[in-house]
Amino acid sequence: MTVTIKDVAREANVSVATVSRALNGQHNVAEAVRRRVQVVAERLRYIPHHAARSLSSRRTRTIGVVLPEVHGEFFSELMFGIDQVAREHGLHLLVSSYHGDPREQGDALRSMRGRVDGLLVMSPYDDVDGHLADALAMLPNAVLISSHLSLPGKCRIGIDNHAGARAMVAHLVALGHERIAFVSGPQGNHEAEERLRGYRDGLAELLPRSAPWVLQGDFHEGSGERAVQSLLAGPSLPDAVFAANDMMALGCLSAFSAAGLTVPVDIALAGFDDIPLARHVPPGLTTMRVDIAALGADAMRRLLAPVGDGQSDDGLRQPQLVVRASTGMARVSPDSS
Amino acid sequence: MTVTIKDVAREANVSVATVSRALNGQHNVAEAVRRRVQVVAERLRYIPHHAARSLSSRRTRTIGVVLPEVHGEFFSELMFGIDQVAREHGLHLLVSSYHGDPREQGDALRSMRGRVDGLLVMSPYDDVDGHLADALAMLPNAVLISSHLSLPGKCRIGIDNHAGARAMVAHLVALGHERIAFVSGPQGNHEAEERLRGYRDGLAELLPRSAPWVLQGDFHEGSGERAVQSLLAGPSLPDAVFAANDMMALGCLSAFSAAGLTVPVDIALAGFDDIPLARHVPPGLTTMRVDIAALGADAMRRLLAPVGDGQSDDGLRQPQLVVRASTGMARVSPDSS
DNA sequence: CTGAAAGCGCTTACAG
DNA sequence: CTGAAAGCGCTTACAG
Repeated sequence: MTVTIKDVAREANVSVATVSRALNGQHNVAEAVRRRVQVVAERLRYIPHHAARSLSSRRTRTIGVVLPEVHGEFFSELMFGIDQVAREHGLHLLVSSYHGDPREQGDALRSMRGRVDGLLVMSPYDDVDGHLADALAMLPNAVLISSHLSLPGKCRIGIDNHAGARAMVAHLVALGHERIAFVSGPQGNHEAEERLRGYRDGLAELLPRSAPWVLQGDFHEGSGERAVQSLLAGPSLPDAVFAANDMMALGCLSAFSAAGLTVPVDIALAGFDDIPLARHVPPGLTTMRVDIAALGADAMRRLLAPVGDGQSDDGLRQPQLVVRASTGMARVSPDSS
Repeated sequence: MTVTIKDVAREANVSVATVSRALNGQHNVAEAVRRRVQVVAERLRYIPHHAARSLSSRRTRTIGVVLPEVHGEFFSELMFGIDQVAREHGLHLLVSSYHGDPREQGDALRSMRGRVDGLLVMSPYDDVDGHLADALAMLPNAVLISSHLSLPGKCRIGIDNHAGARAMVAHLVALGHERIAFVSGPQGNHEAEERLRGYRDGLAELLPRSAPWVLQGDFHEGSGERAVQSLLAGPSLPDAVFAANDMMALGCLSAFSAAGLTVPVDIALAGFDDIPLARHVPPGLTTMRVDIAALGADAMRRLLAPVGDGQSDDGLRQPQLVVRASTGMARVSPDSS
């Protein structure tokens, strides 16, 4: 039914070895023969069978991408950056998400065996039972994104969440806010915990008299809405709400709006990540820019870089403060002499 | 280096055939033997080599997904729906985007040969040179999403964009708007053209004295912003802006806000798709709900359904009007006797 | 219930 | 420059 390399060889009066060499651009083929083979292959609409090729060549030209989930703008941006570099190199992407479940993550990783030449793994969760380390040990080269773990021989790439959260607190304090509530990310998520730690440290340093005010969230929009609803049900509102990511900040915004509160007039709001919508949603969300697409692209380039090329440089990327209208203007105008 | 089925066979004192059968859950294996094999496989951390398996079994347990792009909430939602069904069936996803370029689309499809058991192809663009039809002819079963083409033996699934756009015009007219501008999607995109046609037809029918007012867009946020900027530069504003998708509507919203105009007080705004953010962005975007995730999930289920099971039922899904605050209240209150 | 063997469709030393 | 042959790691009739 489907045409194989044998059919091409027969039609072109050469051996299958020659067909393989001709089509793969090897140099030890007479140009006339190569042309003939190409013409025949074209006419027969021959497409090499991938599994056969990768079984014998031990290469798949595919990179596996294992993510906590595929939902939302953050992952969309990350995939975008990864995809860019992949297509520059003619590589395919095998995508798998594990829904925050460590066991599923292990399965996802294991099932990549023999399917990929390399792996990009985003794993912000604690590797409590060592599933991740185990699975990774027997897989080809991998780059870890936003991971807690440092695995021997594996390169890691991430962002400085602690410094970022601290910088945002500093920004809010500089605007004169004193009661700053924080909507956290999910527990056990290393990025979420670093952001929380940055918030606490920033507060302790800059507003030592102000106690931390933390509302539990989970990085999804809905938890931002619920956090605001619980604030509205309380005795008083904070001056500012700092959400541990933009998705939750959007949820907060929506809940404020539903309650008739205007950001930033009635309350200031800040997020983290700078997803594309942060700039598009009125009034414009102040946030810490991570450049998610660049993070994905860099991870991919790292994976493709020759081994030994400064592999496990663990340098964290510094997020940048992006001030938009949602944090408003200074409440207490500073001495501007 | 890596452990293969031979190693397991040797350690377990059985043939490779028996290992294969034991691990694949075939019934013709003594339970004691199966257990022994499983224990050895576990101890050796054996993982079957995918390429080898799929070469001999002619199955890959992988579904190829070919999309115009991977960027943005629409695709994120679509992938989410597809991923759900894929994991229910233990299938992997090989994702490829072609950036709206028909030639790249052909390449993407071709390179799926021998890698996938089935294909989900979203192809809203015209297949001018037949690349799509060609490539699809030699591939395993496929489901086309939102495609113009009806290919023999291929199932198609899509939404009724014409009816949806018409319904939105009807909604805007019912609210008393008379000058309704439309921000279109990219040319050559079948979905965009159907929505435009729905707008024109709705207008011709319901507001016969009102000429169409079309601004060219491309389905991205930026083109929504630019459309509004060009409106602001013109002599007068419409009563309402209907963007051919939500992303552009968000761009419009942002541009209105930047210009100091409030939606819906100063101008009404509507989109199409109902991406998750449509409900979360203040003031809440009126839109046509497509249920994108369900579209992806259904396409996947269709692909997995037994052949002949009503395969090329071309029934279009009807989008639902979702009224939120962005279209505001009726300008001219109707006779409410 | 189990094993020996053929075969899946390629690539790649090895000869020539 | 070209071909015959081995081999990649599995699965699956075919015998027994």
